[in-house]
Amino acid sequence: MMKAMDSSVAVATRTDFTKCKVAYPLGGIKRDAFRTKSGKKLSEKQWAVYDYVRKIPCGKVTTYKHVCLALGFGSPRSVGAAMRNNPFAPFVPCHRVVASNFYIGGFFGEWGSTKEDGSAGQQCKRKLDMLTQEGVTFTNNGYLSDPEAFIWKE
DNA sequence: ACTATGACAGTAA
DNA sequence: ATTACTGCCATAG
Repeated sequence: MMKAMDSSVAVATRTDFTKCKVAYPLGGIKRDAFRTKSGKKLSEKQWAVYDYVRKIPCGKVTTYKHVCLALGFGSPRSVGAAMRNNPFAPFVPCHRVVASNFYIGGFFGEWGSTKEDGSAGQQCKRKLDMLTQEGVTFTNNGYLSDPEAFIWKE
């Protein structure tokens, strides 16, 4: 068990995204400079979520539920809220987080919709494309095709 | 300080 | 498998 609350340090030693150009504050005072969409400072809990999600490797996905359990606080719903406010998308790979029942989940504020005609849920379609590009496949129903293979296991 | 609102999840029908 | 309803907890207003 690690003490997840102390998000000011941590994580950051992973190398998964070292080649990304986007600046992501790994900790300390620099994080105070970032604001949420509504102009508020990002909370420690939000940072904790971003730090965790950032570790999900390409080709794998996890669930909202798993994130809050791993962090040791919050709820799946609050995790979703953090994602929604994610100012680092798509650097923080929020597209690699799906619902607990392996449903595609949401993206950029839109939930679900697997309509193939694209009548709704354009953002989710995009999420689907990104994951497909990473090798993660879904059924035409909108559910993860092979959870055993694609769910990220630490 | 308080109420409303979600990128969820568990349960029941 | 899908819908409906309820608990959840962190933000937004």
